[in-house]
Amino acid sequence: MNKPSAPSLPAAHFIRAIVEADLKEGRYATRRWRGTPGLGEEQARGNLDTARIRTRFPPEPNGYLHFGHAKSICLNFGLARQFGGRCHLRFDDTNPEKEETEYARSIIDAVRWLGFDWEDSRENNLYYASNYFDAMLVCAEYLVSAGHAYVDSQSAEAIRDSRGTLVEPGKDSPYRARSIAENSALFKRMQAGEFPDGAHVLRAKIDMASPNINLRDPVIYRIRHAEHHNTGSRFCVYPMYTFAHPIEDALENITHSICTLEFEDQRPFYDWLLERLAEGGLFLRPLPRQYEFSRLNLTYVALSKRKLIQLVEEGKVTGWDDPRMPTLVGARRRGYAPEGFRLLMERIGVSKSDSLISYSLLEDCMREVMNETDERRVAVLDPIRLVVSNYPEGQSEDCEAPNHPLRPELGKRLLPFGRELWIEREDFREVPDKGYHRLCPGGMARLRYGFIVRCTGCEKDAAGQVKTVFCEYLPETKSGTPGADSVKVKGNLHWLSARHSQACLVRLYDRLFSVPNPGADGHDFIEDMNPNSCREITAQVEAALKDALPGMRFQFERHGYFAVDTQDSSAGAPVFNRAVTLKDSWGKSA
RNA sequence: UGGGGAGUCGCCAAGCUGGUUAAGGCACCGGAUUUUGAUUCCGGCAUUCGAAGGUUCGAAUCCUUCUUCCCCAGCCA
Repeated sequence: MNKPSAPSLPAAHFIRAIVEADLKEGRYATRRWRGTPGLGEEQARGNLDTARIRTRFPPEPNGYLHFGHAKSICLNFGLARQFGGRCHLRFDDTNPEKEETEYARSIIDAVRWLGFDWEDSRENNLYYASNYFDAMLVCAEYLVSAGHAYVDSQSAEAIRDSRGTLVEPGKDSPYRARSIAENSALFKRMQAGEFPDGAHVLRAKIDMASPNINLRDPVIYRIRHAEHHNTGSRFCVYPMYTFAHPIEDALENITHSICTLEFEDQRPFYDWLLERLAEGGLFLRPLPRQYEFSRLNLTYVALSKRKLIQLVEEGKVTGWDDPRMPTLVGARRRGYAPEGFRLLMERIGVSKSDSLISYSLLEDCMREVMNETDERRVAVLDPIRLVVSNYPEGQSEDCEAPNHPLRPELGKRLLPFGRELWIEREDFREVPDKGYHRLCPGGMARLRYGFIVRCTGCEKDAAGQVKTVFCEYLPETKSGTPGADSVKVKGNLHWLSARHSQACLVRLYDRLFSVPNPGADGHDFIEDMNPNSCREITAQVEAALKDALPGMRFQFERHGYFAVDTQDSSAGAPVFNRAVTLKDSWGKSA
């Protein structure tokens, strides 16, 4: 009945098209690779590169990865996987003042969690840009020696002032005409630590009148007397991103350097630099090429680093791994599945147009993979009593429930039935709406895996709240027996034996923000936070769930997917996080 | 007002070397199955491609003009 869904082909997108075309014309077929990053002549001594393409995911280790990074990870590692290439994990740690090793560890975890790796029997493609500082200096010195770079001794302010504006050209620095010998000597002295921070910078000599501001003699090296987490105090000059990144790519034999749209204006410099260095014999052709795609934006989510930091620092969430955070550590703790992220990224595609993806698409992808994988369990989140008045007191019997209706091989478990049960408050209405087919006085419904019951009434407390619902069961209708279908009902309710169930803490998460575009048109995004993004309740769950281990996830039938919290659970007392609800076409709006 | 990008169904997104009934997914709407109002299944869903002109037998695809949105003036990445 359930036909296996046709294996979906990877959707076409412009980057895949570029890779396919490059492969077809053999653009990268002659590249040599000695097994580790290095300058051109070192690579030349290596064998033909067995990786048909090389991509890279190059985070700066100064924060936690979020959903946006997941798109880049899936793209880069996915491309390598699809086309028989390799994807490098590279920490872009060129700024000594910002990076921390704790973040690097977390990034490694996140990428692995998403299902990707950078090691095989031959290579371990985990790199640190800071290990390339020597090579970068070689490149910089070549630029100086070739007259393509000069030492500027203006202040930062003066450099800014002479850069011009969007509509006016910049002015040449008074130091722009320094001789090669003087530049060379000064750059050496910069490296030797003879000058304080900010005294000089090294700039590429391109064109102060370029309409592309990035080409107006960009700063490529600055003096920074700071301790670097990897190189310590060995260096006091550090390369800027714009200079370092193309070199990192070239050293690693990257073929396709994929980044987000805001780097488009940087591409001319990327090419300018690598061309110069290739002319100087530092790198071999073919050179890596940069391509840009649009970053991920999601409704009801804030993804900017600034905003995420604010949420954490102001205590609006419990931390970076708060299950409501759009970080990968948060997603993992919440119970989101890595396969769901991969599915999402495949579905949204890759393009250059600014997009805003509905959060519900992400939720849908999560549901889709969890439906396949997660075992079913019963939990009554808002319990009221159901008394089966014609069932003998003190008696109980087992009902068989499959662990997964689509996967019988996952087996069954036994659910005890008895006279006193828990059911959901919302599964009983004294006065039913039209179309309601759960319990109401005189109405019948099935207690899933058990019996059909006829509701006989209810009892309320002083406040008018229903406390107990009464019913009579139809003994011949037990699930799995010949009489099971003797009575037809539409309602199908989950329930738990009051004597056997287990109380436990459940956190019902909802979106962190209550509007699609938090902080739109300038107002404080904090004002848009959803006050009900986390509701803690005490639910009744089936006894076996008591021993669920941190990280395990289940579908609570008719409710959604819940994961055992990795921080707040203890042995015998799991805390469940709701990752996502089941779709519900009755009552609720999506 | 300089430069670089992008505007195809509610949300994504193919197609853009001119000729297809304008892919596909999600959402949505029907209908069938269903002991999760879930899943699955089947069917429907852009005479129209930001706008206006033009070229052509024929244009989302070529040309012109206009328009909207995004990015760039860190010794951040």
